[in-house]
Amino acid sequence: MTGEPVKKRANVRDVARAAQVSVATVSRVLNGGVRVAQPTRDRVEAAIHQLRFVPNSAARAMNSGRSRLVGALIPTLDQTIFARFIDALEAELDRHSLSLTVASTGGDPAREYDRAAKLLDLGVEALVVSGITRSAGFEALIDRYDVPVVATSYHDPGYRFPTVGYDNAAVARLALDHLTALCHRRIAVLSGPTTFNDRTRSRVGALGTPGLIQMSTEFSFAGAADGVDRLLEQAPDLTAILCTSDILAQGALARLATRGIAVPDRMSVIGMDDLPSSAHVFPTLSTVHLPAKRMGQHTAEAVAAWVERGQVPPHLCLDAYVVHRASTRAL
Amino acid sequence: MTGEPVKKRANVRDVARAAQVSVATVSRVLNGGVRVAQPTRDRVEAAIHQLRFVPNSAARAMNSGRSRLVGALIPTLDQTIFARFIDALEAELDRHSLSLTVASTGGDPAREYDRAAKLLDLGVEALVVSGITRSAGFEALIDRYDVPVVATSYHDPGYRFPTVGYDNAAVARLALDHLTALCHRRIAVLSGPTTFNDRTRSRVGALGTPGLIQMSTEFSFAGAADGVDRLLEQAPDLTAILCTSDILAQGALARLATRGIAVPDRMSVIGMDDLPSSAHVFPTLSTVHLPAKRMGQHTAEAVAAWVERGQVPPHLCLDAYVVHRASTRAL
DNA sequence: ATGAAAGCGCTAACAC
DNA sequence: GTGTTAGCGCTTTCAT
Repeated sequence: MTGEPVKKRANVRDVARAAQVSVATVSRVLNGGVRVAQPTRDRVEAAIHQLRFVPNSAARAMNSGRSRLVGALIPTLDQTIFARFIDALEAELDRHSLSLTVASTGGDPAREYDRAAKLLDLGVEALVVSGITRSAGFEALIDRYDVPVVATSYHDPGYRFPTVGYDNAAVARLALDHLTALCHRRIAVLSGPTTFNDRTRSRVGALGTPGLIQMSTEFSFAGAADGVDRLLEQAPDLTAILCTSDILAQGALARLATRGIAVPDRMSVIGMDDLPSSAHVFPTLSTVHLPAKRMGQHTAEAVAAWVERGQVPPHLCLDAYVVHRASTRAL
Repeated sequence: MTGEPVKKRANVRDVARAAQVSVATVSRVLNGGVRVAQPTRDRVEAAIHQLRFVPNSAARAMNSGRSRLVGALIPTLDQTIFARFIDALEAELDRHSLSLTVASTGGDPAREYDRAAKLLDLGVEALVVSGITRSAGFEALIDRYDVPVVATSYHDPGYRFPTVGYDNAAVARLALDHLTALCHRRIAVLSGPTTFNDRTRSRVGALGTPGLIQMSTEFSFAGAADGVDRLLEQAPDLTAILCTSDILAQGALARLATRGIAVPDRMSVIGMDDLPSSAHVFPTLSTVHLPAKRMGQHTAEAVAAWVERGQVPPHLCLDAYVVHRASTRAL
C-alpha cells in the first residue's frame, strides 16, 4: 500500500506558490491595511479560494499576539439573567470577530481566580467578570498578563476596572420607592445570600430604612418559599415583599398562592431583573427592569474598542426602571 | 528616557537556561509521559516557578495540533434548558482541561454553518451541536476539518455523529400516557414552531393519535398564552393540555389562571423539560424530566474520550421520566 | 509594491 | 536521560 497522499491543509506557502507571489504578499492581503496592487491581490484571492485556504489561527495568534478570544467569568450560566447577558455578549462579540470562551465560578472568588488563570494561559485578550469583588491575587494576575478587564452587572466609577452595569443601590431604592408610593409601610426585603455577592449586598445595603424586615435565604424558588414562610411567621401584618431578584419574587408568588394569600390584594410583591417570564407569571410581576441584553452589547463594544483600538472604555451606568404590573397595588 | 526593559514573559528557552538543561527537557517535564531524572525535573520545576513561566498556548497549539478548545453551537443561551446544559458541559470539560467556546445559532442551520466554520478556523478540537438537522454544507465542512462532532438533545442511533440525548418521541409519549392514564381524552398538544427544530418535531410527531388537537405557537410565554386562547376557542371542552416544553406549559398555566380556569380542576397541564422553576410555579407543574445537566456531563465525557484517546463515543440515550405534580389529575 | 528572510515559542525527531 | 536541531504557519522587518 502506497500511503495515500494525505491532503494537508493549504498554508500561506501553498497560496504564495499558486499565486506566484511571496508569502509576505499573501499575508498582506490576508490582513487588510497595507496596500497591494489590485491584480496581485486578485491572484492571491483566487488562489486562496481555489486551495480553500484558511489561516491557522494558532500560528496567527502566535505571531501577532492576538488570539481573538475573550474570556467571560460568570457566577453561573444556569440562571436566566446571566444567560441572557452572555447570549447578547456572544452575539455582539461575534460582530467584531471575537470569540467567547466561558468559565463559571459559582460566585466564588477563589474559583474565579483559578479559572481566570486558565483563561489567561489560554491566551484570551480580555476578561469579562461579574461584580467588583475579586480574590486577593486577581489584580496581580491581571497586572502580570496586562490584559483588559471589564466588570459587569455593577456600576462603580471608583472601581479599578471599567464597569458596565447598573447602580444596584439605586435599583433597590427604585423598588422601595415604588412600594412606599403605593402607601406600603410594613415591607419585607427578601434577598439571596450576600456573601460573595456584591450585587445583592448593594441592593440590600441601600435599603437601610428602619422598619424594613430583612430576610436572607438561599437563592432559588425553594429558598424563596422558605423565606416567605419565615417572614409571615415573624411579621404577619406584612403588606409587601421586596425581592432582590425575580427568581425570588416568582418563588414568593408561588408560595403565597399555595398559602392562599392573594396577590396583590393581601400582599404586594416586587422583584428586580425583569426576566421574560415575569411578564407572564400569575399575577404578572412588578419589577425593576435591568437591561441584561443591552449590558451584553455594551460590554462587547467596550471590550472590542479596548482590544482593537486600545481605547479604555468609560464606566457605563445603564438605567433601570420600574415596570408596574399586577403584583403590586396601593394599600 | 532609556526604554524601560519591558519584562517579557519567560519562554522555554529562559527556563532551559535557568535550569541548565535543554529546551527539550523543559518540554518533557511540561508534558508528562516521558521520563526525566528526578533531580533534573526538580531543577526545571524550580526554574519554572521562579520565572513564573506559563507555556504559550498558541505556540503549543501550533506544534502539537491541540488547542484544547471545544466549540458548542447552541440555538440560544437565553433559555434555561440550554443554559443548564452548557453550564454542566463547561464544568465537566474543565475537569479535562478543555475550554468551551460558545456560539449561538438562533436555531438556524445556515447560521450554524457559519458559526461552525468560524469555530473551526479558531481551531476547536471538537464541536458540540444540538439536534440532528444540519445545513447542507455542514458535513462537508466537518469532513474537511476532520473534527469530532457530538450531537445533543437528541438520541438517534442512526445519525452520522454520536448523539447524547433523549428519545424525544418517547418523551412525548410519556407525557401523553400520563394524561390518558388519568382518563383524559380531549387533549391538546401545544408546541413551538417545528421548522428548524427537530426536537420539537419528534415530540409532536410521536403524538399522531387521532383526536389530539395540535397547536403550534411562538416559543415563549406570550406564545403560549396566545395558543391557549386559540385552543379554548377551538375546543372549549378540552380537559388537558400537553406542552412540548415547560416554558410553554408555564405560559399556559399563567394564561389559564388569568382566564379563571382552575388547574388541575378544570384543566390538566403537563410540560416537558422539568425546569427548576416548574417545581415552584403555582400549581406546581407536572412534566417529563429531561436530564439536561447529566447530558452536559455525558457530552463532556464523550468529547474528552474522543479528543484525548481517539475513542469515538457510543450513542447515549438518557432516560426521561414523568414527574407528577399538581397541574395534572384524573378526570 | 513586492520579496527574502528572520523569527515567534514550542514540540518532536533523532542523536548521543 | 538528555541535548541538538529542524520545523509548525504565520507576521514582520528590511531590502529592493
